[in-house]
Amino acid sequence: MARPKAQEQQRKNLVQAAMDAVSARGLSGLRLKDIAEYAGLSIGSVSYYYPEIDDLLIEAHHEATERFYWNRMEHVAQCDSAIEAIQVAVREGIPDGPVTADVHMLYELHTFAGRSAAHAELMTQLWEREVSLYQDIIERGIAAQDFLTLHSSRAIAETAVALEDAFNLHMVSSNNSVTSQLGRERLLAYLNDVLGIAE
Amino acid sequence: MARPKAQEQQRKNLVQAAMDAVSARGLSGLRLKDIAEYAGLSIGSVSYYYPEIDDLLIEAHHEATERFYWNRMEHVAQCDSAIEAIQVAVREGIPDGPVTADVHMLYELHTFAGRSAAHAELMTQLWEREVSLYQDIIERGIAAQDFLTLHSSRAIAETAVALEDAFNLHMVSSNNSVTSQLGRERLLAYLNDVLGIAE
DNA sequence: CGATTCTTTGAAATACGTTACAAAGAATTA
DNA sequence: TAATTCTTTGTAACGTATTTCAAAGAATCG
Repeated sequence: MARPKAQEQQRKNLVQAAMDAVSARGLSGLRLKDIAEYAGLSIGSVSYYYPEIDDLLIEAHHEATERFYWNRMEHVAQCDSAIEAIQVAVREGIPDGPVTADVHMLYELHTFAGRSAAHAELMTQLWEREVSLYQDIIERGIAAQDFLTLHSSRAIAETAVALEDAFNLHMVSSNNSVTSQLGRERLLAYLNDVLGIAE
Repeated sequence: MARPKAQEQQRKNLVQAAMDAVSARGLSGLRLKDIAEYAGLSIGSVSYYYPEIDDLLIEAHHEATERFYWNRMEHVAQCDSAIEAIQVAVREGIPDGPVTADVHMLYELHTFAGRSAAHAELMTQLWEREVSLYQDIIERGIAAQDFLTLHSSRAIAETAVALEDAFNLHMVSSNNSVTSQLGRERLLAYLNDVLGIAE
């Protein structure tokens, strides 16, 4: 027995570096060198921890979904009412200002997922979780008689998550006609209508 | 004077090949070789027509947006009523079955656009056109008293296009919880609600 | 300190893709 | 047919990114 393994720190470091690198260069332009630089390590060290870069990308994808979901979950859970929770969910679902590296990476990975079962599964899981998050809020609001709707909570939740994704995607695409403010307005207008919330 | 230039045919061939190649391999894995194979040419010939592959990608992007838009435009124009036009727009906006190469490429290019002004402009232009397409149908329906709504036609159109994009994106991502049928249902439900169409 | 194991590095070997280009092939006109 | 120009190909030269690995550095224990 001698020096013990302590790889957790560097692995976390590398996961964040992968997010930064993908966000900055895109999946197309991604190089080992970029990840190494963001991590403050040499290329050799990156290979030491992740001989297969795909494994690192999958871990980074996993981490990004966890962060995105739990962060919102936490904030939503702290709300006193469903009406407030909806507003918080929307605000965090379509972030303001420059998109953070983890969120940016999620959109970079969308098309990649079509060619990788592992990424596709993570995509599906995140979708399901986000739908559940909205669905829970909606049902809470219905129970409290804050909301009144003719549609299933599931259908409304799916539509809301789809709207979030589209507006975030267009932000990542530098679509000049779309801003986070516009996206939030459209999403809130939809929810107000369909949930019978007075404006 | 001798052999005349006749590059149109091969250029079109290469544009289609680029769509197929991007659709099959993604932007990340794209190689000159792939484009050459889909075009039935050698790598040298691809370079002969497009010394810069970026130029080919921009042309392919341009062509994809033209096809996608004009094809819908044509079908929508043939409809007798706004109600029918809405249904046609939705059916063509969220295509059934496996996504065609041109549509698939459009989604591959979304994140790429964030790093290329030329692609970003094409993205913005397609968004604007699609919004206009919906907006025109909506105003036609309002004029004919088929639709009744409290929102601006522009806001509704933006929301509709966003929903299309999101569901198509998730189809491209192999999200197992999303099908084209689901996407159409959600989009139609939204439009029925907001336009006051009886179901 | 000395032995052991983990970590990091840089460089060599390797793999892969693009660019440049000479040469052959094809179409057109005189 | 000969001359001319366009088209296509294959390959050599080149550039760049990944893989491999030996060696040095760092941490821990006896």
